[in-house]
Amino acid sequence: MAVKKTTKKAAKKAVKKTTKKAAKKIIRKMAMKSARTGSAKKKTRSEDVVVLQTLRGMRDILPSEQPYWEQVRRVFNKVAQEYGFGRIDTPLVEFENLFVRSVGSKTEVIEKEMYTFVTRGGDKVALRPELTAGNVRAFVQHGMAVWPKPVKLFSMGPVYRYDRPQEGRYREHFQGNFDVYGESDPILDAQMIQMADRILRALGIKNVAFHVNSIGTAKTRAAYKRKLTTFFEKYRRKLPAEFRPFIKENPFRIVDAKDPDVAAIAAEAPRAFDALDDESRAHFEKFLEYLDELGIAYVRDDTLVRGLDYYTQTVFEIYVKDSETAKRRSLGGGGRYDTLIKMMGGDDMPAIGFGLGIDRLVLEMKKIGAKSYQLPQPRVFLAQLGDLAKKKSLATFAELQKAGILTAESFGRGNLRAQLRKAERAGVDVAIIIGQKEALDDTVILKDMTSGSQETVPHDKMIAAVKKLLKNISKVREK
RNA sequence: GCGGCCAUCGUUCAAUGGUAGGACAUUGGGUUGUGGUCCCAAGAAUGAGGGUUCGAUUCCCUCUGGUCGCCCCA
Repeated sequence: MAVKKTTKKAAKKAVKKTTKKAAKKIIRKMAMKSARTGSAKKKTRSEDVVVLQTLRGMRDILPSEQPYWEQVRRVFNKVAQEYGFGRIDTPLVEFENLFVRSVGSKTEVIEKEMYTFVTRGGDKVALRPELTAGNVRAFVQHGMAVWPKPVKLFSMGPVYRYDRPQEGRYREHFQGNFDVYGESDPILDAQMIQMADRILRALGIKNVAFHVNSIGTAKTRAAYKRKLTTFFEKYRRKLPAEFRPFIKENPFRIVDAKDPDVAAIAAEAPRAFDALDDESRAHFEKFLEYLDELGIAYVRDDTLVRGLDYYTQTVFEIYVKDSETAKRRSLGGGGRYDTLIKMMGGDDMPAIGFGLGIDRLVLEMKKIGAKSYQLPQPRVFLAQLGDLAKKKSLATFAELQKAGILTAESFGRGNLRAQLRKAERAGVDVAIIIGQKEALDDTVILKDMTSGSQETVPHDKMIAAVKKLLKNISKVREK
């Protein structure tokens, strides 16, 4: 019976559906056409109603997650200080050109992922997709070339990339970035790794792998690029269509392709290391020696080229392996960019830097249950009852603060029961209660929340009494 | 940018082609000014828009968002 009904219904539906669907499709097409040809502005969600939702790939970082962020910020600041970095903040918005010229016009980041717009004044600008370009701009603009070398800059803030979000990948994410200008010695390269290692250790993140490679000087890189282009030209017809434009424009992207067919071809391609000149090779080997000396494990990764064009010589990427899925996720990376500053119109100035993705650090910390920075919790609750007491409560609260006693309260509530319930939930050790009587007598009640006992003390002895009581409770707890 | 999966109170988990239910959380209360446990009560959700249907949260489509894989990266 039921079967019969369903089939009948389904059949009926199917007929109706197809016709309706087809009709609808046509209507939609017409609507699209008119929208395209007509002068009417494209309708967007935000014009219709207030959409109470974050934009795709953007998110709120709520109080509960903040302790992790605070922990990361503290570690970054500490390490920056230890290694002599000065903080720099640059604007989120820069001329689009700055990024196109520094990062490279044929890179994924610039081609597909940049937030660009024209200002009211007609400037073509972009939200920064990374931090180094702005730092380099600032370096040149403020004549830092004449500052004592090396110039070490630390920056931290949001960057924007319009790609498709998933876990640990957002359109707005936060990076911490360290850049050093004016030193070409490979020991700096190793020091960058050391700093990254220090940060990750301080955050409790394990299963980290440092992948390192050298892509040579701009000159050898250009030569290597030509070699690769020549090589891949031979396989043009065997390569999937989407890779073909890269042959001329950016053959490095074919080298690190994960597509097995492409990887098979790429395996035969000229090696980056073989293409290096003597100087680059010496630099890289020295760098590795320093890493050995530091005792930091690394993986030499021939396929590592980095997605940004400005890199020269040393490049590295920091991966973390997920203990459950065995999937690896990039936490950050960096490398030398010895020619970028000159290329951007500044002095000939070697530089090196690296960045870490804070969102991913936090994600990792949460996954492994790393401890986060805990904000100090109040141990005292101030409760009030009656008009007069309520009036005195604000001043009393300020007194406690001034004495360094972190205090919770719930002044908006009138009834004592509710306030003490709140105090209990806040996990405080002491409640201070001021009622009508106490307010008149100028006294307060101190209640030991752990034992339930309480005493009345004169208001001017309150601070001392609270401190003593807290001390006693701590003592008892230790035993 | 491509493909797959998913979408129910603040959170989490149910259920159904016919009034969407619990738990946790929240708020109020359990007689005058005393917390924890407990009891009572209240508010609170089918992401949006269309379609099929007498009736859709359930079936279909589009959009939005999330998520996974690819791409790329942090």
